[in-house]
Amino acid sequence: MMVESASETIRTTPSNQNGVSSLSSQSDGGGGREGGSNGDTNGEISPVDLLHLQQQQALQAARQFLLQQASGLNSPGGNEVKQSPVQVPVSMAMMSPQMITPQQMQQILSPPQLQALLQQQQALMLQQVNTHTHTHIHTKVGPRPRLQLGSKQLAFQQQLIQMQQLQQQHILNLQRQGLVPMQPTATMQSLQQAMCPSDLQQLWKEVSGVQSSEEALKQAEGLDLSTNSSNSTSAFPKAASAHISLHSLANGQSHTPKRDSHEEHAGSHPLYGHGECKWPGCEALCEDMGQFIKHLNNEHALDDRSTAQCRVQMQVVQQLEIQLAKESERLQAMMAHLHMRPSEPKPFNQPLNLASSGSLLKRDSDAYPEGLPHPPTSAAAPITPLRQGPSVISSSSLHSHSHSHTHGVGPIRRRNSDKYCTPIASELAQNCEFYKNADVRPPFTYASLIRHAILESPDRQLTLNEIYNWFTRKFAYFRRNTATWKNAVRHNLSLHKCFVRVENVKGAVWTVDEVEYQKRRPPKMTGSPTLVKNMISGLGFGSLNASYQAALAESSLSLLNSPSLLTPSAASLNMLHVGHDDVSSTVEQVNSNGSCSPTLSPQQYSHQVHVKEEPTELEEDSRPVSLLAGVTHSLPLPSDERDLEEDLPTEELE
DNA sequence: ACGCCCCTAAACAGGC
DNA sequence: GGCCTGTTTAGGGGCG
Repeated sequence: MMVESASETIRTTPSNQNGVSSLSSQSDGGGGREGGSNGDTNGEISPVDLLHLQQQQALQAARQFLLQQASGLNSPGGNEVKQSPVQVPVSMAMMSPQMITPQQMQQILSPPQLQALLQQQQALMLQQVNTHTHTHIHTKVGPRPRLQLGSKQLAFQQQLIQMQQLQQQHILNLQRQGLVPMQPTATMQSLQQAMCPSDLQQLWKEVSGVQSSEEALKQAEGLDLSTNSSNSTSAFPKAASAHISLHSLANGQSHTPKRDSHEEHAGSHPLYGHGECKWPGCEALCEDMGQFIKHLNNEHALDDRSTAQCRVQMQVVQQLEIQLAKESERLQAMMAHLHMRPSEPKPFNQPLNLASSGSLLKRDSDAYPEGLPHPPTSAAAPITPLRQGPSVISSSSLHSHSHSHTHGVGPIRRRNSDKYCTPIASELAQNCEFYKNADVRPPFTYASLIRHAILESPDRQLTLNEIYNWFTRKFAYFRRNTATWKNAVRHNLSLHKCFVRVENVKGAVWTVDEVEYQKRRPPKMTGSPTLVKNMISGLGFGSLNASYQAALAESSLSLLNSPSLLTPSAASLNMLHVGHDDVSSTVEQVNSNGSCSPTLSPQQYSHQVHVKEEPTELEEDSRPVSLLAGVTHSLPLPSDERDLEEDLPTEELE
């Protein structure tokens, strides 16, 4: 890609207003250049990268922190549990006030560790600005001999701060784009996201590994969450999802109990599995239950250490619950924002897909046959890139990444639209808001978008400028790189026979010759594999999504992985639509429904100039209605569309 | 390998 | 001359 891009870039010398934009917009121009992507979209690093970075850094920080503490525990001499409190200074400093108080820390040995970890990060987010903090921290909390780590910590803190700043920027960008409707909490959460249960697990493990003293080991490793029972699985599933079901959380129940009971039922001890002791930090091998019990009584008797470890575990659970609650809240907000029903978490299931995009694809396509309007929510699940075709919003900002694709990167994906033309209507209807706010490249070809714009207009005719306005109005994505996409629009208008230029009083207007449009290619849209593929690739998000998904999943959705979440219901709904992709029909519908275009009466307008297309349209209108109707109605955005034309001039355009 | 699509970039021309 | 609108050409990638 790089090579190509290079050449491309060279040749492209946008005289446009925004050289950058041009680059960014497409793969080719900007192609390889990150610059391009940054330029507009989000500027800087791709969300995915950011997330990864974040996570990694957070993890690192956490590790260091734990290690530090661990070492502290050990060094002091075996059992000095009390020390822990002291050791948390750094974290403390960074922690928000409400967090753990020094006294608490003293009481509880390990909990502080965990909290410190989590909070440290949170605090960082909030206080990134204060580079000084750490200094305070040291002095403030200080009794502990963390001098040894001093420099290291500082370094890592700075790193964290940097990373957080980046993250915040990113978040801001997302918010701007409407991707992250979430409020302020987002930031905080993001940090938390960085630390998913699995991470914690790892942390513990690592720490334990490092620690020389047995105690340390036990302590660290623990968190039953870390149970390695299923290492292969990705992080989330295991730790969090496995034991903590969202449901339980929702209900306020603590997951732990459940799990225990479950295991017991199995006939084994909750702390015993796979031949080893699952006590946090302890991996002692026990041939059988008897031996285990013995071990349990000997090694994990009621003493300070065990008590402390137990507290740590409690903290872990608490943290997870808190995080879960936050994530749930966020999910609700996201769904609400995307017009989904709050109660249905399903869409997100996909997140899991990260791993297997292929499966996703299938799923999506099946679930939502092409143009079906399905919730942009899916977007929520950036995960579902594939299906995305149209409906998914997914990676809004991501598109920036799209550059990775070849030239066309993200552009609207070609065929989808055509083949699925209809999909456009429904898709747009459904995700209107999404596209308006998210900087996501719509998965449709310029031709299909233009056509849609024209058909959507009251008179089914638009001037070039009106078309431009429609684009900018409807898609945040087209608020940049104006030179590029406008050129493309003009190019399409001229090139395709389906677009007819009509001289009007106003000047020239463009209309659609539906017959010609239909001629272009046989509409067979059902979601054939290839189509799906195209969509994906075409979206340009393909890659993006994948990564983005992954990132997202890792960061925030980790908890959602729980199987329970995966519900096919959404899919089923969409299924209904399958088959109807009818291209034009959708459009019509949309219009009639007013979901997108308030134009209630398409007929009203008189085709003054030309009257070619009518026939097809009628058909279209009539049939799909049933299916779409339901969907469309649900969509909330009827009004905006309306105003668009006149309301929005070119303001948005540069 | 070919042809078709789609996309982007650009050069040009005409009109205001 | 600058901008907008249209037209056309060129080249690249994806896909069947």
